[in-house]
Amino acid sequence: MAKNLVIVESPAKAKTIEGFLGKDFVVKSSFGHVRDLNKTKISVDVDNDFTPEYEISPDKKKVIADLKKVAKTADCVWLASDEDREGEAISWHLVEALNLNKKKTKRIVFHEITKTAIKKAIENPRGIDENLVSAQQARRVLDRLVGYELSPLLWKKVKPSLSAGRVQSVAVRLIVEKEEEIKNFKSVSSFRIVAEFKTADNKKTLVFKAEYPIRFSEFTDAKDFLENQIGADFQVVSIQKKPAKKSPAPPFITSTLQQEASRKLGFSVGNTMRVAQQLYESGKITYMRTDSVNLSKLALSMAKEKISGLYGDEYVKIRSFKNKVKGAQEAHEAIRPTDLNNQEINGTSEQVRLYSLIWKRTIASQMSEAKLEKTTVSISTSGANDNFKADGEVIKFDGFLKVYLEGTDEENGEKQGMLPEMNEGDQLFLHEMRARQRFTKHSPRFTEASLVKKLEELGIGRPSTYAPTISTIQRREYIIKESRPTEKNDVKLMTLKSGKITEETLQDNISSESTKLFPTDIGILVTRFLVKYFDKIMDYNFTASVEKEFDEIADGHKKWNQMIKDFYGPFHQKIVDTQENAGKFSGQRLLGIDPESGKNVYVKIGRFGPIAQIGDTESEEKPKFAGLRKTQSVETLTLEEALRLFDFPRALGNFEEKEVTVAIGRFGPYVKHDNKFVSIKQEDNPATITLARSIELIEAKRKADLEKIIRSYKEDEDVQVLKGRWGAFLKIKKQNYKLPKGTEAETLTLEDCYKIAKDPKNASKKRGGFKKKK
DNA sequence: CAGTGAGCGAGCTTCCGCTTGACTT
Repeated sequence: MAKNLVIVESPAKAKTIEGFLGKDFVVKSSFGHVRDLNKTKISVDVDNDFTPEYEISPDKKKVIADLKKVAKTADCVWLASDEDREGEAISWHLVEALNLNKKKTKRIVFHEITKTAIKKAIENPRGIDENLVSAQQARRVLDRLVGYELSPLLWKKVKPSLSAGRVQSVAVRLIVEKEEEIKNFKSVSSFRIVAEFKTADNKKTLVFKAEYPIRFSEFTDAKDFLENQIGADFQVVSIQKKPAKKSPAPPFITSTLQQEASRKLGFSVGNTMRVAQQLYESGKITYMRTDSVNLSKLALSMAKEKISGLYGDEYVKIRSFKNKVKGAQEAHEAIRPTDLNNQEINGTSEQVRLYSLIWKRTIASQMSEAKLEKTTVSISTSGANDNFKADGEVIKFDGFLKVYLEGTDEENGEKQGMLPEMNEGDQLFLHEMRARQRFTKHSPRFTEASLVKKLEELGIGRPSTYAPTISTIQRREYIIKESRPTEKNDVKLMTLKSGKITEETLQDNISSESTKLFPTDIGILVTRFLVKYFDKIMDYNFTASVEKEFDEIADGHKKWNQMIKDFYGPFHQKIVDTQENAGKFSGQRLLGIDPESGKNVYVKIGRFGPIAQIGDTESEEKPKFAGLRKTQSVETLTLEEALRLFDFPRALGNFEEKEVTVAIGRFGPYVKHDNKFVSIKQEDNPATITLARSIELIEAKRKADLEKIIRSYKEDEDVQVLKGRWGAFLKIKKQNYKLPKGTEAETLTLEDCYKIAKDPKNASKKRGGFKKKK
């Protein structure tokens, strides 16, 4: 049996380290946290110093059992979890969960996975930092109290199953407020004058652009200006040249990797992390959840060698970057290739592309800055008082630009190009001049990656939680990721060419159609509720201020349960007050009067989502309800739209002595007959569809269904073997079953079917977010 | 896109942060 047991957080790390330490050491992984508060209850004793009640996490029972076995026989257990708040807590929980003898337990930390770093760590063990553990405990307890007291309040006051928390609720707030900002944005237009000049009056010379410094808000002013330019003289007044520098961006951390993979590869945040995990597990990159931009000495010397080998010594510039991230804990290195000699790797196309991005960014970060020359040329016109300006940029030395340039989130950046050789006093020739209307644009909506960037700036969330947080708020349907068509403006354009002005109207088409984050009705409502009653927690600085207190606890200047007590007192009081005094928060809006019944028409969020309502809830006669369409919103629904929702279901008449109705469901408009549903085709309008057309659809559907049947049985008509998208499957009543491998669908007997249905392994899972309640 | 098409009431829902698999579809 091994004399020494080393425990790290990640199994991939364990494997690497074991190679460094020799046969007296066995290295195991805890797979992250091993104990936590019980999920089913609050698990914090608020009347007793907020004592947390921990248990071994259900999915870690096996891990703990395994570690216990090895620890028992080891002379010494080395706790090597990460050197940050959570890592320290993991070590402490391991002591508790494994019942470790303190005399035989040592705490070690290292920032680089190299043999020397680890040997050095082993030579310098320490004890567990109790203060740091307390700080983590405060963090954990605070998050539990906030999450588990706010969420049930939402169930009561807004809608069941909702959730709230220190991180997710603020993330949703960002999206909600961005949308409000956009709604209130007033676009103004102005005319921008751009001229294209040539240095000589012949076709070969380079055409370059220059802009007039004044923009005209009125069309007529712009037109006057252009008219004055007909036949004007243009002359170079001055040429200014200025050297400039550009420096490379720091190596990747989790958030910047997510942003660049989104901008350059179109990856979602979740996808980036999944692929990065694969690269990490196969040993190709360092750990992908990090907030440190630091590179190890080993990496730096590898980079130096690689850069001078590929591009020459003048391209090398070794740098160390400073961390800008608020509350960074820097337990790891930056994200980089483990071996910079591997410029490319084999793997899936996603892996290849993400790796290449990481390689380039790492290499570029250690390369010299680019040297540029910026040129500004002033051009006078005899047709106006101000001078046109042309900006050019020439790269004198490319430096890191040879490899990598960081992307931006701006939607239309204009590239500056080359300018031809010119001298002061030169006459210029007008090729063309345009006055183009421009509309100011609202700031862009968040993408997943730009939301992460914002959260990081606010110090909210951690590298390991960015991706999960974003998927949580989408799963809860607080926000939705989609591309919506942007409204287009008609843009006026005047062109002066060859002494003549022409006018035209174009469609403004610069808006990007990429997927963005939008708030849902529920997201908006929950945010309003929380901002109204819990402004402190919804404050963008809340996390930053509690982080400060966590730091004080870590420094030993504050007791963790005192901090929690100070927070919890007023917080809990607010929960109780709101519980008792606040009414139901439905976002109800009165839209007007139903002309048919004279009753009030409302729109609000009901127990099952957004609904329209005719009649008052308090009145004797029950109100009528109708759910909103997917594309409609509580915020914007009009009276007419609400009334139209009550047009369905509409009876069309009878077919085969049974009623045919048309309605609109979750999957769009449908015709219902004899308990069977038939989707209406795109070209059919549910408001005007006729009985005859409906019968056509019903019969077409019957025919299609018949063709799907592989086998059916007279003895039990509920049982069918059907042809599906992924091959044959079995259907009994409403439940589907998959057929075991190798089953001959064509020859199945009824008994075979029953047997298949009995095996729970074959039951198909219900998909979709909708749960049936009966 | 295999099929699906809630609705007055039983019980359940929920946080953040650390780490991977186990399910297939």
